[in-house]
Amino acid sequence: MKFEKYNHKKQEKIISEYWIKNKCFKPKKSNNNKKFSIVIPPPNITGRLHMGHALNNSLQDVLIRFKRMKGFETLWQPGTDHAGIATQAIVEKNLEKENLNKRQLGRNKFIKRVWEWKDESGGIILDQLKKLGCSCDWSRTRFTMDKDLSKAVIKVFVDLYRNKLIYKDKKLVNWDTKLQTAISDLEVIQKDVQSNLYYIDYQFSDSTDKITIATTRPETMMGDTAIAVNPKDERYKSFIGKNVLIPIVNRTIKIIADNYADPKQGSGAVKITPAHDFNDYDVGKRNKLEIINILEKNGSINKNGIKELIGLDRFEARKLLIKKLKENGHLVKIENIKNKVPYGDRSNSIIEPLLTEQWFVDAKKLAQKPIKIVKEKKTTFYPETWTNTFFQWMKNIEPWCISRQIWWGHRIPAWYDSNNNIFVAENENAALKLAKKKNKKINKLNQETDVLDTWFSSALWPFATLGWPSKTKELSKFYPTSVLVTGFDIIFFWVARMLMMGNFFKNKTPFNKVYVHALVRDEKGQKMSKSKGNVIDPLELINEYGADSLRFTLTSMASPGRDVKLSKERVIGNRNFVTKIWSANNFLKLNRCRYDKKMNINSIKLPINQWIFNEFVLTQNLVSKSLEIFRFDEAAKHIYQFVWHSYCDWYLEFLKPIFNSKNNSEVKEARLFASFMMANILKLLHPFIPFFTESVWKNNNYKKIFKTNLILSEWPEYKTIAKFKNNYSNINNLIEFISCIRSSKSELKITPKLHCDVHFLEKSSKLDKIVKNNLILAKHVGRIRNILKLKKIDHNTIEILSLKEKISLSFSEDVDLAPQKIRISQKVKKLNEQINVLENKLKNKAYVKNAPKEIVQNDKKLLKELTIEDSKLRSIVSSIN
RNA sequence: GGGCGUGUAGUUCAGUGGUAGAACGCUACGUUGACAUCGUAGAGGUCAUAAGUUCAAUUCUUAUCACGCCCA
Repeated sequence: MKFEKYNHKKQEKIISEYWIKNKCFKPKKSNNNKKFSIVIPPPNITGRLHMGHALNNSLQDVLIRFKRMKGFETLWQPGTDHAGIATQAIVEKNLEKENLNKRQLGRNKFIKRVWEWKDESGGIILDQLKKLGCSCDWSRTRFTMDKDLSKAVIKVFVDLYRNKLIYKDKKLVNWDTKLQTAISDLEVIQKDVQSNLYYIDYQFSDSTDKITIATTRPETMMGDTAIAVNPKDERYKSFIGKNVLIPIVNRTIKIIADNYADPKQGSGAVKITPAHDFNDYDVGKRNKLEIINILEKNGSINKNGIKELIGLDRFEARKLLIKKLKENGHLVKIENIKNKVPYGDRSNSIIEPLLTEQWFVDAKKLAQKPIKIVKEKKTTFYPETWTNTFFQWMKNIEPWCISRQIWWGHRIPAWYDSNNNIFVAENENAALKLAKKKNKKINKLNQETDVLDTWFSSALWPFATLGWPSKTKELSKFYPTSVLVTGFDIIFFWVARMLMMGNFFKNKTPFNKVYVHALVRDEKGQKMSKSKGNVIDPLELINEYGADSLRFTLTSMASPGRDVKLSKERVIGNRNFVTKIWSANNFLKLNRCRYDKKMNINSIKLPINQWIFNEFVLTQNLVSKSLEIFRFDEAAKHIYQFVWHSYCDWYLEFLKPIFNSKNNSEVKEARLFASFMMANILKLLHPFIPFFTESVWKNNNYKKIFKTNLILSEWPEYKTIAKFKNNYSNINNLIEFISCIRSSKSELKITPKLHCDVHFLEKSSKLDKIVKNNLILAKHVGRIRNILKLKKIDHNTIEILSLKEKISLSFSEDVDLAPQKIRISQKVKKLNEQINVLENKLKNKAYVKNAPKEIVQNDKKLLKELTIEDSKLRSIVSSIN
């Protein structure tokens, strides 16, 4: 009989629709009042599913499905992020194709265009998550620019402002000249590059002496307002307080003493440009230096620069300036060095520190509670080591620049009167009220044009998506969320900020646990990137091998603290696993195994049924335990091991002789129980490979007895049964006995097909009993012809040890015993090495005295056993001639 | 420079103060009625190096080397 192959494409579609139609992803009230919730890390609306998403969401879905089956009222809250800069960039690009730009359109029309784009293609990634099998409550899908979420954002802003935790300030910020907006320090990437270090002479105004400084950014000379030397630097002591002339620029500045100048760096003298360097800015503040900004917002030189360079881009200006310095003999030398240069993570252009007015969050204050919470383990990181990373950042946190000079995003709820007085309020009317308190004549205000950093709204995700600031049922039920599953790359961007906002506004930590997973890399351990061309598209893999294969691969490789090195071969391997279960299920069908009436497990009699049940309970416990502590890899490993090796390799093989027997009650029990076990296998596997398992569940009509589909079925929590213990160990021994016969045959180069006679040589053989009690199993699976009552001595009979008992195997074909003799002799040699080690160990008085008694006892017992084994093997060797 | 992490079979990785494990790959044999997307058997390891603690170290400590990440 030939069976159809499992068609993942067809089944995934059917099952997907089935779940949605039956509203399986919605929270269902539990009788035990236990709740479990996760908020999805909202993917950007500009995003397309990549391997990182696939891993991240597979893990979440495993947890959600696991807890749902365990009877928790479960919510997986989905949604997307508006991704300010990224989305704006895409829409601007689209405008370019129409020869338009956003300024021509104006703010309102432009934003309308963004919404149009969002409605069209902003949901693609959610559809892709559905293909992966994610069981989010899609009816609750939220978007960070939704009206409700905007309400939350405004309330948060206003409240923080009133608490003086948000303020406006003129500060040096990271300025992206390409996007023409400020960005936060987290969005700046320090890149290693080769640079020129220019040594430049500055001449004293009152003498011919010179002082040499070194810089990688010579154009900033135009904004120099001092030269700093270290007060302890003997070389320069006499220069402090003197004036020098900036070459070419011809402006006079003072030499000042400041510890910032490092005598060991370069020449030991350093030029100070407070408007264009963060360190210099601090030096400037300390020494009350003038601040001269030389850059326009697009990175060109402004009117503070020298005439010839005004309007030129800073890099053009640099070239020209160097040329001039060279011509005038001010340039001492150029050194090629490696240094770090700041780049914008979105624009990939060089970031300039620029003095501007921006809005800031007092992150230092907001960080205090989260630090405490994590210290008190009210939020715990898995793996724990991320706690360190978290603290390190939180304790050295800088003010968070939240204003962006773009249009797409939450517009800052601040209004200005004509004198630039600020009124922060929920809306314009409220702001106007505030203004009128100050000055009755005011009747018009202008709203702040800046929008908020995207991460500002993401920080509210765990409570804003549940309805906050309204007091919703969901909020009281599912906040704090149970666990956050995320990649380590956004611990600072997102996790830390959610902890700040959640603890401030809800006075409760937003999640009890944070599971931090690693990156997905290619098989060589390289980061996947388009430019390297090593990107594996999850959707391609899903299409080719099925979502289940991909999910099982990703979860089984998610070891803590290690990157996932993904290769196609792995996915193929796990596709084979799915196929294996498929064909095992076909075997059940073929043998008319149907779970069509409820089992009373206590009453099962067949030793192999008792055995597989015990094995299952052990596996079920290990899988549950592993999932509770986020050991997805261990959980997957245990179930793989059980399904393939216990259930398929041994149990199904043992079933065959039973199905061929005429013992009706045994056949009946076997059929029922085999199918019952399959149902439980499907349950254990469901969180990992949901489509396949639900499809087989449906196909096997398990619904009839379990009264439910698989996704909402009960997680197996069986207990071991004491009276099965004996048969459990017997079958384990039987398995070892059969393996031993197989190995012996293989070593003797006897074809496995050939049956043999067995005789038990020990007087009161334990094995003898076990084999006789399970005779048809042993005979069929072990390929045994007869159990001989009498000892046989001929040249086709060999003696071996199985479970430390001497037995003999007799064949009907000629057997070459010589290799056997060599093999056993080698075994004896190894055995004696081991015996030696043990003997020496036990001779050591310190060991016997200090080691725990059980260990010493164990060693003594082992030594005894090995000695017996040794003598038995020796007698076998001597009998071969 | 500061911090964190990793180094175990050919590869990817589990693991443990007291006999070193899995998956994949590899080798040999095999198509017997679930499965060749398979079965059976097997080979393969100074647990990076060195010192220390200990009766005992792959495991704990320290140093070194190599690699990776984060922060300056």
